[in-house]
Amino acid sequence: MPSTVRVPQEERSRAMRTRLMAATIECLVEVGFGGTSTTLISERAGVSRGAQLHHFPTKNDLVVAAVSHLTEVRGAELAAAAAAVPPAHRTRDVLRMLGDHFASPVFLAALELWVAARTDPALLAAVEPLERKVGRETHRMTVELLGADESTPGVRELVQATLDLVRGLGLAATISDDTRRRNRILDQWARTLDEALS
Amino acid sequence: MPSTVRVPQEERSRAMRTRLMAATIECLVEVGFGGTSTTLISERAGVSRGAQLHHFPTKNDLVVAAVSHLTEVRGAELAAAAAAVPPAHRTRDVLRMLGDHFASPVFLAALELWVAARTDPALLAAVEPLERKVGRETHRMTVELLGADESTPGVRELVQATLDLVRGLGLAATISDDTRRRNRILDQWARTLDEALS
DNA sequence: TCACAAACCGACAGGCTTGACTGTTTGTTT
DNA sequence: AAACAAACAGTCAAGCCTGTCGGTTTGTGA
Repeated sequence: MPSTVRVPQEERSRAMRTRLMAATIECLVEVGFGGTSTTLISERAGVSRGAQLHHFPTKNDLVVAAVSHLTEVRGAELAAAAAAVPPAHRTRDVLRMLGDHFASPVFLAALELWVAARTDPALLAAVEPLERKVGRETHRMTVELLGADESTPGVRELVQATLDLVRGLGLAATISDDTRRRNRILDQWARTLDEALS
Repeated sequence: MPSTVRVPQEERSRAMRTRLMAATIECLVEVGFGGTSTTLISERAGVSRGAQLHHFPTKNDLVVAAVSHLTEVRGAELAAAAAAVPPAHRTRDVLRMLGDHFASPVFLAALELWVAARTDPALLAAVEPLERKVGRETHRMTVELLGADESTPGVRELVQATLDLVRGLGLAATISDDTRRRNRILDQWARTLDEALS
């Protein structure tokens, strides 16, 4: 009487790994990199410590895997947000969308990893190339949404500046979340950007 | 034969505290908040563990003191850098000065505290008001250096955007220090800002 | 069906960190 | 000079974190 449901090993394994990576990111958001211990992760994921160590022998293995998982999530969320922007690609809407993304939980998790990576070579090696990739994609997406012409001198730099601006706003939002202030700044920058791009 | 130099208690105490706070900031820069242990700080400061615990009973006491110490250092460095900017207050020079500050060691230390404070209420309580104060001063200084007229609508927001931009650039510099990229972006921003402010 | 391998489990040891505690030196006050 | 208080020194215990290890269960291939 095999009333027990048979689940293939591969699928079980994949589900387990995903749960652990997701829990890792949740921990990063809620207790920061410093507070993210392996025991906390396993508790949060509902995974025994043994199973955890089976899939990710060291903490570094887990964190590195979480980095790449987070990269995928960030990419997906950005693409989804971009698709939700009205097709008339109004500058203001695009900037607000970017501003929202750079104040979201996924950004917070990325920020924790970013700062931790500065003084952790192994982590840096995992973070740097992926961050570069996300950066490029975000840039390309922004250019497209704004309908900017990168062959015009200075336009490329203005788009880069826009992305660094929202990064800075996101950082500021971590200690004092002032949404109104952020939107005022972004709206003004939208006006200035529109003038500069035309 | 009192050949030994007599040093007042108060001065000794002050020197000790300063050395500990300075060492704390150095540790933040070099090994990050996570790697900054009390033992490491006392070793680096050349202070015995007993003396350390005498002046700062808990780690939190020490870190909070270091926050306020760092705030003073940041203010002083900014003021000095501002004074070094040519009096013709050219926008480009001002922006480069800001960009340099937001890529300096003191910024890195502040960044570590900033991110740590997000998930540490006690630390946040110490960081938030001081950061607010530094932010206001920096804003005021920038307005003055740029010769901007804040009574004109939008100007205040553009100055804020400029400061958030350099913050974002500083954050980006922590994992991939690309000075040329930063300067290109800042130079373009200077041109755009000049147009918008006139 | 049987043997094997992968997945899973919980206990344990080693290392590190923090702060409490006792004792010693040095400056101050009367 | 003597008594007192502050500064300074080093040791110790408790707690947490990481990764190792032997043992168990579950799926897979012969």
